[in-house]
Amino acid sequence: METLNYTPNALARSMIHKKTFTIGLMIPDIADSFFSGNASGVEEAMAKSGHSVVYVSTSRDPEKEKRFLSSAVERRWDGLIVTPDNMDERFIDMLQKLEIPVVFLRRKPPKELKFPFVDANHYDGAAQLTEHLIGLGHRNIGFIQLPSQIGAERFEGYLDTMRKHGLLPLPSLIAKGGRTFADGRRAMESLYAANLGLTAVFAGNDLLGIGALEWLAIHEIPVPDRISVVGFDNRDYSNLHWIQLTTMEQPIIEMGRKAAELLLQMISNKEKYADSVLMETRMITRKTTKSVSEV
Amino acid sequence: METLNYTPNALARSMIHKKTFTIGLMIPDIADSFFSGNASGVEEAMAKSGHSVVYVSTSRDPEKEKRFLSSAVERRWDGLIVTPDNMDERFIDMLQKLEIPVVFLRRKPPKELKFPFVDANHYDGAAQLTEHLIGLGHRNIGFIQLPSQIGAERFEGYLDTMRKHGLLPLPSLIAKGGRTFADGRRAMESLYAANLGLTAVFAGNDLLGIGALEWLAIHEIPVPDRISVVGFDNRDYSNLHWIQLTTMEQPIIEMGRKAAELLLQMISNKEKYADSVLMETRMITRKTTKSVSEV
DNA sequence: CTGAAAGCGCTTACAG
DNA sequence: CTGAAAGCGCTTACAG
Repeated sequence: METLNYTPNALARSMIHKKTFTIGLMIPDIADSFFSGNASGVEEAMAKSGHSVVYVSTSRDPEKEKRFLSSAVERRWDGLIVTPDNMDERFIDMLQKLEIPVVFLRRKPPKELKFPFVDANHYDGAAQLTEHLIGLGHRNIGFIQLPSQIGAERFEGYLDTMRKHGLLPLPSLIAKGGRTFADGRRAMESLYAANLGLTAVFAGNDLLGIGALEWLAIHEIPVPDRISVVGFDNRDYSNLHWIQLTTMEQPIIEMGRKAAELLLQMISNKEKYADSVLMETRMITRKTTKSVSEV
Repeated sequence: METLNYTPNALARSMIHKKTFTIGLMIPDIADSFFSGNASGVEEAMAKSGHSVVYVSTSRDPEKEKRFLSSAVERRWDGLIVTPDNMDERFIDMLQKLEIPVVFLRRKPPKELKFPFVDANHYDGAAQLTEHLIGLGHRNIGFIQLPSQIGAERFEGYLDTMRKHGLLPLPSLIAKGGRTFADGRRAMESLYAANLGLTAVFAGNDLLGIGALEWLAIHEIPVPDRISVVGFDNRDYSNLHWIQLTTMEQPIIEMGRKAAELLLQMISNKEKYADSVLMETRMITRKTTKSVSEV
């Protein structure tokens, strides 16, 4: 004779089954549309299988990253999806002692850890974009660096492809970028000043690429007639009338979903490792690239 | 003599204290930068006080919204922050039966419910923007509607201000918008076709406003010389070189933080109601508005 | 097949 | 002050 709106206590049940049907998602910044896109995919897949997802937005703070791991064990979460930025010794150690499955999202785990990861193939994507530019006849192709592991992979793809074509880029062709439009403007300015024969610029991401386009527009340097520009990410505003940036699309939501599926599978099979997945990107050719011979 | 890495079981503790130190966050779409901005503020404030936050991205699905409430009671969350889109009878009924505090974020609760809410003052913001336009000498000011409760509040602010100045806007000055740049383009086209004397357009949000600017740019109609445009939200790309949109800034992250603080206070005081908070917006005047007398 | 007991891992109130 | 018992709300294994 219970009251009518009785609902079972999931906590009591969890204690017995030793399963909380809760997973933890650690990301640098939930307000960044990339990570929130990932989070959307994660939540979608987890909700389908009745799992709750707790997110922690670390702001890249090493302490908060570690606190996340402590919460995970205290609260007995069933698994973790992580995008860490500070993989110091203690963090790695904590991760190693975990007894639950972990998948890395948009980060590769350090060699000590054999966790699977899910990421886009930044190297290949950057190589394709570079091939595109070289195929258009460009030789002096500048690069605006994105300061992150992902940025480094894209840079490698660019470098290797340049070398493959015998184009050993001079240091003056490489500019440090950042995370804002303004960083793109500054980098474009320095590339333009340092390279007389510059005909194309590969920006580490769309933000930087759009910043570069801004600087070129302000200085009335025609794109793509004088300079071609490519970005990476395909932000929703990269297709605006004034921008029309040639770029590489990544399956953002799909990556989150994939990471969730991997984790779910590891949880149900009670295994700590699984195969990583590298997802392909897709080139979108718009109006910021043009054959150099037509100049 | 336990093994060295012993960690207390938070579940067992929760059962005794009847507190899970977990709150639920229900939002329409975590991939939308507005909601993810809110989520960032919520997480920040909750993490400080040792609370975990579970997010559910509903995609505006009525069933998923209800499932969220079921999870809340089964899993014994301590409180809820919700942004619901389908407040039907059953949803309201479930909310009423809840025994935990709830705060509404960016939505006003229906009259049956006395929960507090946190929102920006859309009405006032829209009124200010309209005053700005009227002060610049504009009379024929079109409006592009944003289809949501928030959009309706902005529309009211516009309407009341127009009326206050004896400007009863004709139906042809009102266009239906949507949620994308393309909707803004379409709405701008219809406003332009239907109003010969149109000199200004108030777009329900920046997305719509930028869409309008795109259409005007494509048709080489000078902004602000021929037509002034204002938006609402201040997206990060609204300040790009080609856009420079006059708009209203909302304290997005701050709103999430405020909602979290309200909820925390309700939880610790064990009360189900509290005072709502309406946050002020801030006008940012850029280059899409100009005095009509200068035309 | 039904029903009481034991146990998940803690905390709290109480007895010694 | 220390230590064993009871209890949070369930499930599972076992006795009747």
